[in-house]
Amino acid sequence: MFDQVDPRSPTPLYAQIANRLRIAIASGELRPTAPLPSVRQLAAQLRVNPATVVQAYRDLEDEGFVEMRQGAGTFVREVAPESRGRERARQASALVRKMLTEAGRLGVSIQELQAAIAEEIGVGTS
Amino acid sequence: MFDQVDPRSPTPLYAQIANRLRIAIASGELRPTAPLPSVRQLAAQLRVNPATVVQAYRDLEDEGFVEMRQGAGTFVREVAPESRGRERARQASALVRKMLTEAGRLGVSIQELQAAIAEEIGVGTS
DNA sequence: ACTACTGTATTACGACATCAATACAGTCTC
DNA sequence: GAGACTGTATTGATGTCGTAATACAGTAGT
Repeated sequence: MFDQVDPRSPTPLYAQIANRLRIAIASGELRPTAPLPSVRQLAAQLRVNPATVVQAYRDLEDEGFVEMRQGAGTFVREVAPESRGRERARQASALVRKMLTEAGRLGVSIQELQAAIAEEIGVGTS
Repeated sequence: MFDQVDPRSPTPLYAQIANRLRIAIASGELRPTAPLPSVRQLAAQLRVNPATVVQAYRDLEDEGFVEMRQGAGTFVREVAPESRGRERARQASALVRKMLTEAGRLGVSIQELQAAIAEEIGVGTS
């Protein structure tokens, strides 16, 4: 599932790992209850320190994607699709608010932002 | 114009200063060609090191908001409203792309994002 | 219970960002 | 051109983040 990771990237190693796993889980490639590779195993495979993998797993746990059980392993969390949808809606709102805050600081108006959204996403998307 | 700045805030001092000035300029409170307070003057007023103010001013200069002239002072830049609008449009696009990137990493779909945008901004805004 | 695997916690180190201190160089007014 | 103001450049102390090293604690199959 994993091939490599780039130490020279500005995105931290643990974030790269977490990102990959996040989309793997979100896309259904990794099914609920499925075990993730062990911390040491993945660390060896990526030639990275185990603690770095731990940090990635911990982030995913905080976000509700996985569950870490000491001595047993790390597993994709079983969640009702409904509550997962709600969670993603919450994250989406957080992202939008963050963008609005930054826009305010830069003096970018909501109208300009909406124009940019229409441009980047496409107007008639549904 | 300036009252205070919070050293305990997670946002760096120079960023706080730059933010305040940015919206002051963007809102027209500070007119083009108007002088900003001198580095030392503002530093003394905010009880901050002059170099911190310099960093804020330099950021604003990189963004095209102000112009620093050695020996003379720092002034709000005179720009054609048109090109300023284009600049803000560029920044708006950058903000949107950044949000889309993060959404992708979190496994949040564009649909969910659009729903959040409608919620936060309001659907029929124009 | 032993053994070999899991995750956990603590500590340390390097890189980088933030902020400060100080000396330097240009501009303006008189 | 003297003096008092501007911004500029260099250097260093401090804190935080990312990563690693190492020892600890729980789980599971035998």
